[in-house]
Amino acid sequence: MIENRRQVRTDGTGNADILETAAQCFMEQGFSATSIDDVARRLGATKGRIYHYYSSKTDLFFDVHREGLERLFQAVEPVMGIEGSGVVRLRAMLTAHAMAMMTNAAFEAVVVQGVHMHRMAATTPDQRRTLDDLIAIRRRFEGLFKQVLQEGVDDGSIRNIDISISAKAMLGAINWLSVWYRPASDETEMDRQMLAERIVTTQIDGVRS
Amino acid sequence: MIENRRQVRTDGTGNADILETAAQCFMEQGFSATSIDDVARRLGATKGRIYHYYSSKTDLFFDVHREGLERLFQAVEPVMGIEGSGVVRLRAMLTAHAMAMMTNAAFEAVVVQGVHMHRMAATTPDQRRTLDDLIAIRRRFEGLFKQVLQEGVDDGSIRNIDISISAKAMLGAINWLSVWYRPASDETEMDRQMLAERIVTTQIDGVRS
DNA sequence: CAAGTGCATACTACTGAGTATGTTGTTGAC
DNA sequence: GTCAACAACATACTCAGTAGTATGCACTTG
Repeated sequence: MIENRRQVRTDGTGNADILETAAQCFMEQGFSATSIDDVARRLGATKGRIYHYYSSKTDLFFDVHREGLERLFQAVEPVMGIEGSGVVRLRAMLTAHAMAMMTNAAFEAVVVQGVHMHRMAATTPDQRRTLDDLIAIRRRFEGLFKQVLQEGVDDGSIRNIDISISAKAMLGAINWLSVWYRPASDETEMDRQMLAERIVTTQIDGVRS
Repeated sequence: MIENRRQVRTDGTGNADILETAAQCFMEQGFSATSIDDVARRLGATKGRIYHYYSSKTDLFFDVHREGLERLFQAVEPVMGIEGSGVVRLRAMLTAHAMAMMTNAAFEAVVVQGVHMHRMAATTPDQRRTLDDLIAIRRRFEGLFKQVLQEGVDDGSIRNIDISISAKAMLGAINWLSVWYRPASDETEMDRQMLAERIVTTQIDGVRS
């Protein structure tokens, strides 16, 4: 477990705000186009505050990335163990994933950006390790879906397909939400739920027996 | 028709090289993280050459973007008019799209990046118009799929689904290729064809009657 | 041979990451 | 109750990188 946060505030008003604001900026402008001053300005603060908690812009990005991944796990893992055949559980997982993508749009946009950084020139060895760590976590996340896909094939509820490719395609359809989805101002939880169901239904019907 | 290229070389050795190299750089590092000097260095040249043809980095990016879109149209439009029901034509279009995403990985990665630039602070009014133009072209491209989806619903070969959402999900599954697909060194056209077929089959089975 | 093309070279002006240092509260030891 | 240490920032720098420009120079073309 590598720790890039210098400190974690106990009152939850410092670090969490930085993380949230950074996620917003990274979502809107991307990693490179976002300056630390941008984040600070939006926080109503200065660089000093950010560099007090994070030793570099990259570390800040990685921490947002990690938070985004954690939220995905928290959304998907609980529904993984529900009753039902493989296809039933897969549907619940995909729906939870889609909901998480919309609810935590900023953080998950950073996760998506992170995918492109695999080959990034992470300067320090520490950052390299952190990045590899994040990649491993994302692999584990993808693995959850592959596992349930396989269980579905085994119990006959899912067609005999190439699991690796199907997983990438299905997750792609959902992750693509971070590209085009922007919350409407008057949008309710129900609206998001409807949208998630529709996307997932199409994907599930594509693999169901 | 707004023209951002100052000149187009007739021998096809100047501009095309710049475009290709720029696409590579933009794919690997993204727009902001790519410097004009990066592109020039990779070309074995200097900034002078690039600024001779393009008046700004943004204009260069837009031209790569436009080329990427044109290649998508050239891949998809021809197969749109083949014989067959809606679902048959849709499958052919999606497959052509997937193949184009892999064959022109660099250019299409730029197209995907361009999606995020909708809200970009395009400085000059000229650039604003060019960007709006590109957005319109992309809308038209998405429209092709929606149209055939609708025709499929009408002729009964496709289930009665929400066309707009299904189109986004299906195209998302395919566009996601630009995130994870990297050509293997010993990869053949057949390998790509197989991959495309598998992704598309899952998507088609999700909407077929 | 004059005008323009196709670049390279050599600048400028600015942004932006990271640092060094100051300043104000807070906390715990005695 | 006080004082030293430290947390939580703000301020004021440095310096490398980078977009864009100005200019020079060989080579081609009408």
